Order: sequence, then C-alpha cells, then structure tokens
Amino acid sequence: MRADAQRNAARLRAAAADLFQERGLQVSLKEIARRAGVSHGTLYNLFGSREALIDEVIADLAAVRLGDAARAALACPDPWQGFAGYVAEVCELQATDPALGDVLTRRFPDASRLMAVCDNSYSAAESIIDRARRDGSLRPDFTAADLLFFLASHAPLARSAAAAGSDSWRRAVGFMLDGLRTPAATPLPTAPMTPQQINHLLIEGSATPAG
Amino acid sequence: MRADAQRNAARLRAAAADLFQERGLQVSLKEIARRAGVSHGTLYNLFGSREALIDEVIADLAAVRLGDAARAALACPDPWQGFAGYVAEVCELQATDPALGDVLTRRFPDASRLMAVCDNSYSAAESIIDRARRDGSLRPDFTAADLLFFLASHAPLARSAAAAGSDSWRRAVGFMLDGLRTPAATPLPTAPMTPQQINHLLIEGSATPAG
DNA sequence: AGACATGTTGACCGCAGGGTCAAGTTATGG
DNA sequence: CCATAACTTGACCCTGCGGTCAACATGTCT
Repeated sequence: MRADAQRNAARLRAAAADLFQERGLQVSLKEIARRAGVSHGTLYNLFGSREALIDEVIADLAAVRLGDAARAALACPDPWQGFAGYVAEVCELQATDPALGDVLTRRFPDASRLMAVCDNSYSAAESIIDRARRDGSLRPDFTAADLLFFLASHAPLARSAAAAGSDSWRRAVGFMLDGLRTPAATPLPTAPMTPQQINHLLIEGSATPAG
Repeated sequence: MRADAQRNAARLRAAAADLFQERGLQVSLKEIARRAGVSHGTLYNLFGSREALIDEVIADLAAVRLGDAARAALACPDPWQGFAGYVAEVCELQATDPALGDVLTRRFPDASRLMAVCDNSYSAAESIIDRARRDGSLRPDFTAADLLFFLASHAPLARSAAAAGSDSWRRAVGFMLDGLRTPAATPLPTAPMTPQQINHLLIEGSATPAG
C-alpha cells in the first residue's frame, strides 16, 4: 500500500470514528469522506463499504467497552449488583456514544467483526443474568432476550436525552431494574423471544423498506 | 369545493389513514398520493402539508383511542389497576398502530390538533398517575414525564415486534410495571424532566439534522 | 351549449444519499 | 530521472424526498 493511501485510510478511519460516535453508525459515507478531507471515491476505494469501515473503527472499541462492563459485572461479589451495574453501564455507553447505541441493534449484519462482538455480548449477558437468577435476586423469568429488547428500545432516547444534556434516561433504567428484582416479580403475559425473533425484530427495526 | 376535488380529498384521506397506520406518520406524501391514485400535486393542492393531513386523518382517531384508555383508567375502581391497564393499553395501541406510536413523540408541532391531543393525554396521564400515587400503589417519584419517556422509547420496538408477529413487548411492559409498584421502589438517580426538556428530547429525538 | 372558475397533472427544481469509473495525478523502484 | 503501477478525483449514474407551477382538463352555472 502506498504511503499516501495509508495516510488517507488513517484520516478516513479517524473521521469515521468521530462521526460514528457523534451521530451513530448510519452517517452518510460522503460526509465521512468530507470530514476526512478526501473524495468519497477514495473511501469506497479503500474500504468498499460502510460495514468494512465499521468493523475497522468500531468493532474493537465496542468489544473493549462491552467486554469491560461484562467482566466487571461477573467480578462483582454481589450478583445483583453485578447485573444492575452492567445494565447501567451499557445504558451509559448508549447514552454517551451513539455508535455503541447502534451496536446491539444488529442492523449491520455484514459487519462480521461487529456481529461477533454482539454475539459475545449476548453470551456475557446470559452469564450475568444467569448468575443473578441463581442468586435469587433477579427474577427467574428474565432472559437475555428481554435485556436486549430493553437496551434496543432504550438506546435512541437515551442518546437524545444525553445530547440534550439530560440525565433522565437514568430514571428509566432505575424503574426497570426495580421491576427486575425478584420481590417485584409478577407473572408475565408472554414467552421470551427466540434468537431468530430477536434478529428479525432488530434488523427490521428501523430501516423499513418502502413497499 | 368542486365534486371531483371532494372525491380526491376523500381518497387522499383514506390513503393517508391507511399508510399512516401501516407505517407511521412519516410516510412520504408522494406515496400517499400514489396509493390514492392522484397526482402528488393534488395532495399539496388540497392539504398543503403533511401536518394538515395528519390533523384531518389521525387527530380524531388518536383522541378517541387515547381518551377511551384514559377514561377507562380513571373509571377503574383500583387506582393501580387503572394505571397499569392504561399503560398496557397505550402500549398495545403503539404496537398495533404505528400512527399512534408516533403521536406521542411530538415530532409534528405544526399539527395543532394532534398537539392538543398530546397535551390532553399528558394531563390525563397526570391524573391517572396521581390517583395511583395517592393510593399508595404507584411509587411516589414516578411522573408523567417518566411515563412519556417510557412510551416514546417503547413505541418503535413494540411496533416492529408486533409487525413480526411477536408479543414480546408485553414482557417489557410487565417488567416496567413491576418496577413502578411502591414496594419495589428504590431511590432514583436524577430528577424528572421538565416539560421543556421533554419537548426538546422528543422532537430532536429522531430527525437529527446532518450538520 | 358555452365560458369561466376550479382542479389536476406531471415535468421540473433543489437536495441528499449510495455507488461507479475514466481520466488525471503521484509515489516509488529501477 | 523516468516509467509504471498505485492511487485519487469529481463528474456522473441512480434513487427518493419535499415542493412549485405553467399548461391542460373538467365541473358548474347561466
């Protein structure tokens, strides 16, 4: 790879990282190129697709952030504290970093490294949940699918609340957590989602085609 | 108004009602015209703006649906049952009717009749919440702003879950309600939103400009 | 029936997005 | 220092959106 190409790739990566984190994973590729100070043709040249760019720029970061949160949760002596702290931490990430808010939505199935991060996070969440359930502090009917549903619905509003300088999303998380403790538990009206249902749900989630 | 214009207006209203309820209040106006079988020029001619169309086609419907839910809630002898049923009912509306899911987002400030419906609903929610708080069954720190936050974040996923034939959103509502009963209550990390903050939050919510 | 007001139409504008590619430029190795 | 492979560029394609308007059609009233 020629030196100038390397320079351009670095600039593009930096611009992409900035914009993804400022405005989410759907920012226009032309705008990324604009901010990097190169032609959008060059972006397509060097990366080929938004997914490739995401994988290069966000996947590691997401892996670290989510991995840290999960590790901290499992390291916490009190399973409930671990679980609650994990949820709060992930929500915090969603509120402060739009890119991370978009990670869990699985809306970029072709970003393979990112999808791997999603899968790992899901497994980690299962462990965290399991531990808290076995402990008796987390209601037994709560599943990782339920957590994912909550996080996915929470992300957009948390993001704009944070952008508007508001903490209000923390309240929503607080209510939710109070509903997840065993003493509060009340029978649920329906079964948890299967992984297929989750996928379907999240991907269809926002980019509904026009037909 | 000429007879053909009246016919066209009726067709447009019908098409708009259909599409709003199928896909939400942001469907393209050209598509509404297409489905109505008239030129989009005619739509602009007869209605002038999306907001006018919304006001004509959705405002009443929303007023009735939300009003019924509120009335039923206040008529319920048990304040907690009334509150919980209200939340569940509104969520059901959001899940089954994308147009109603968009109503509470306040993303169409120029649709004045719709905005009035929002305001009324908010007041009604305050009464319902108040009654349940005074009853001692609803945690005292829960406000109408919190409910609005929940509903706004809930709507999109509930919609796509329902579209995918899934009931899973009911679980989320169940967890949330369990967190709202007084016995579950745990101190909250931050203050509720002011009306201004709500407005800001919801309107910025999804249509973030590119700049 | 005819004339005029009232409506309708679709081409057109500007914008922005994704994506491609021939032509031009520049780094690099011999 | 130059030949060439490697790279960049921006014009161009497509799509779809909101919105306007001159030219045309049609209902309506006398």
